[in-house]
Amino acid sequence: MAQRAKTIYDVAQAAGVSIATVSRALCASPQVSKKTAARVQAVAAALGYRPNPIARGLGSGHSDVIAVIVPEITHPYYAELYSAADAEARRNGLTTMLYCLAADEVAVARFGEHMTAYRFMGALFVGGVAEATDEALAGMLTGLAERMPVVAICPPLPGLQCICLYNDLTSSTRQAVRHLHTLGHRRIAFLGGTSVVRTSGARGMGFLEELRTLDLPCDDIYQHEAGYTPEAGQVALMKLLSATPRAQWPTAMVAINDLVALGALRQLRRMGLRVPEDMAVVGCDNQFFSPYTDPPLTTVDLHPAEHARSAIQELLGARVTPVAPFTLMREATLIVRESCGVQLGYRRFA
Amino acid sequence: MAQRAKTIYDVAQAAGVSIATVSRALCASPQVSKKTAARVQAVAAALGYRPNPIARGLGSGHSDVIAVIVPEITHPYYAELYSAADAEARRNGLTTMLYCLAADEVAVARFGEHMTAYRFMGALFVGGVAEATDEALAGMLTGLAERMPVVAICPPLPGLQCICLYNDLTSSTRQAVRHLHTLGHRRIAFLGGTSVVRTSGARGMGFLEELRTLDLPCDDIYQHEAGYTPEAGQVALMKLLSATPRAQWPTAMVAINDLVALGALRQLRRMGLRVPEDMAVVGCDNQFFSPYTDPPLTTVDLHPAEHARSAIQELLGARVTPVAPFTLMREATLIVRESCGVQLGYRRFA
DNA sequence: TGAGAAAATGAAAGCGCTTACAGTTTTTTT
DNA sequence: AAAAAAACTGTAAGCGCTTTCATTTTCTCA
Repeated sequence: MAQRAKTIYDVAQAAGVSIATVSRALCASPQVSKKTAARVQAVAAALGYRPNPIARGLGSGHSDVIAVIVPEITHPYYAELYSAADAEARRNGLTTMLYCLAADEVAVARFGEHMTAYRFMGALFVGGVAEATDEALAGMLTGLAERMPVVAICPPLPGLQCICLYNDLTSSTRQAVRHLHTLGHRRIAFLGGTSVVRTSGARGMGFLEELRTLDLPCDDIYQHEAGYTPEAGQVALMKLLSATPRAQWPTAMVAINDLVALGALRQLRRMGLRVPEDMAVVGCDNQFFSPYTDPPLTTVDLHPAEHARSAIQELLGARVTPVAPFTLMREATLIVRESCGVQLGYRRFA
Repeated sequence: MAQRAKTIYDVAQAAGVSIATVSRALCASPQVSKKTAARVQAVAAALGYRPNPIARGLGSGHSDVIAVIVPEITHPYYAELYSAADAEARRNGLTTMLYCLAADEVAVARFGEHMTAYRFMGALFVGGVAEATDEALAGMLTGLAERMPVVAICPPLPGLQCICLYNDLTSSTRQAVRHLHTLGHRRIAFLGGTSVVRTSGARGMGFLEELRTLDLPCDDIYQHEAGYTPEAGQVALMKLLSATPRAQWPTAMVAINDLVALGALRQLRRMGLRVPEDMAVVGCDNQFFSPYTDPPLTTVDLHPAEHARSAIQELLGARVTPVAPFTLMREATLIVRESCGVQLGYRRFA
């Protein structure tokens, strides 16, 4: 069995000073002479002493860990975001702790306990998918923000009192629709997520708005269903096409995310339809597999990693001066690939 | 500002008992009378008291958190594994803490600190991709195992002193090759990961072995390269085909994982080759996107979620009786989809 | 060179909890 | 009903560190 880990007492004894001095020496406190500091550090190193961050937090009341809260980590978007946040935190000497709250209430309760116990130096909340009501969410975040600096990467919530980084999701689908319109499409469908009417269904809203702006038909030709998975995409597409007389089929569709688009692509293939010739498809999120679908998927990049980095930087800044809440919108970028074809003289690659 | 969180002292005072009694009441200790226990619990609930797990760990010397160590979370395989482990842990009243160690040494160092500080009740180590040498890995794990129960989900390492759950990766590629052979393929290529020779390159080994067993040609026709990404797959395939005279092209290929297979599928399409008619493709890992590639990818399922659940259960068991190290191999399952075609009278779906 | 200021150090009180150990009630036994 | 046993509760010592405050040492300048 490995022997008990060295404590500050071991170092103090070995160096012939008090534990207070050791503590100061190791925290680069200005209250200790250069000479002793150096000696203590040497002794600590020699002993292989590693300060215990838990005890440190208990004692000082604050730690260097940032809580990162996402709905679930199996979703590539959140994984990418978390990973970027963790990397940026590490680059700045901080640690990250992951919480996946979509799982169930137990997970949420657990986070509640940790929230007060772990003395987080800040929290990064990542939302986006509609979980809980907007009000409940805003309330929870505001509560969190009373205890520590908080940055939220999610659509701005009314009454939200913390830094909020977001993408105009309305604009992301709007861009997609506009692009399709430019290419000559007039009947465009929407595939995805819960109700289009809710505030959080921004992607659906943007879709509708742009349809109206461009004076395109916006009957029930678009199919809305719950879920953000390939399965959902597949089912939705099937329903959409079987419910519509062939003559009125859309010539293009915008999916709420790349996962749904992936399912749709598959189903289109099953039904013998060609993409983009028979149906143009645009996704959203620019996930790792999007360049490799067949054909490669036109999509919208929300730059999650950049959001993550900004968030960590803000939290870092909040350590010195309290953060004044603000809202920053990052422009989404349309990534044109082959799934939506091109306007004139389009020819499939190879 | 939210007021200070309630402590055990607040509860003690409100209930008119000592903090020791509160502690016992809240830990369902048999040393407290039913009556006081109930009263204390009521008071605690009324006050909205939440025990501080950190302090609890400091005091008792152990916590209910399991450290889960993976190389990186953006890889869908690890995300799925972690997610399953977390869910199972939660179902059993435990918490999970994620460490991604492939990032850099800072991350490793951080884990080292936490390892002694957080009083983990156990650790779940997930390896698989070759990082560090086998010896270093075995050493680290054995060290870990001296401090807490450890379950490793990775190929069995020589000298490893902990529970080890794994898949016979040799067999996974072997199954793939055998299947392709059954379908009539004779020239089969391998696309993937670092050197085939290393122990950890089990997938490559299995591939080679089966080739020999079946008396199939195993020249340098298989291309080995570093990396497990779609990009790598794309590049590898390109190299493979351009380096080989068309007459000797393989008719089938086994990719080291689904990501690589995804890249290969794309490149095949680019080159105008049909799958599976011109080239059968088999992947490995059965990831979420595999049923949605075009054509759907034949692959091998390693049942990561089941591994994760077993691991948590073992750790749970280790809490009562120390775990005797053992090794458990879980059979990988070949998932046949359309990317490898069928033997006779094959016709593409729809 | 000595008084006062500045710098360095140490003692000790937390941080919020668990857990021997000791002390106090009950309960059981005879 | 008194003594012994059992059940409960409280006291206090940690767990490993930070930090305030008091104390000691060193430095500064007359």
